[in-house]
Amino acid sequence: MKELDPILHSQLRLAVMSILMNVEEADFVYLKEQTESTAGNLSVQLDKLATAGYITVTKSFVGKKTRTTCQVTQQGREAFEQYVEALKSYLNL
Amino acid sequence: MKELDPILHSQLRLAVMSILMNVEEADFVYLKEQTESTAGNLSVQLDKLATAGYITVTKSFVGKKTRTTCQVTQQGREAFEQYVEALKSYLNL
DNA sequence: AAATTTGGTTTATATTATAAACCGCTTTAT
DNA sequence: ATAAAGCGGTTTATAATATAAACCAAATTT
Repeated sequence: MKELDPILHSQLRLAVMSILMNVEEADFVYLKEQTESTAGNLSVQLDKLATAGYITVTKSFVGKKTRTTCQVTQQGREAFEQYVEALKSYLNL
Repeated sequence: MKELDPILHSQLRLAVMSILMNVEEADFVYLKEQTESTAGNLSVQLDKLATAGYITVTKSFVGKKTRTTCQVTQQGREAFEQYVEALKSYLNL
């Protein structure tokens, strides 16, 4: 049985990665809405993904307001693809 | 985003269910070998699956030795199928 | 008959996920 | 101008989970 990457095997982190795989970038507010998560939880999970090198997090200003945008990295893409392959062996897909 | 059933969203429990979905029944020793888990961990996770009603656990004797066999229940099958469907929406399958 | 193995269970510990509390800045209302 | 409320988060405390270590009874081997 293949290992399931524990960084990806978490509902919220997987949801975030799933969104980021289909989009150039997404900001904190958008991710929070789509995943229906609390800000605190999202913040922690984004950190973990960033620390793992799976996403980059960039802070900028839009007018006077801060904006935190996220992008998946190449490493993140590869990890996601691998995770999907590993899962398939569990799900009989 | 769909919920991912937390009882199934666990590597070891998912592995066990995955095995049981493809086989009439499987015993403790076999599951332990296939999943490469420790006995303690397996015991706990089988309990959780049983408590959730996803599997039945039956103890019997083979000669003088005890044997613990597991089978997936109808409820377990349905939960597994649903879990797969939910996951698909995350994985773009 | 002592030591080892088998087939587990129980309990303690480490890890993870989640929510609650907080913080600085901005906008709105008074 | 100032208090109150809102936005965009982060930090920290707590609850839940997974995992391994310790243990146990019966059977087998030496």
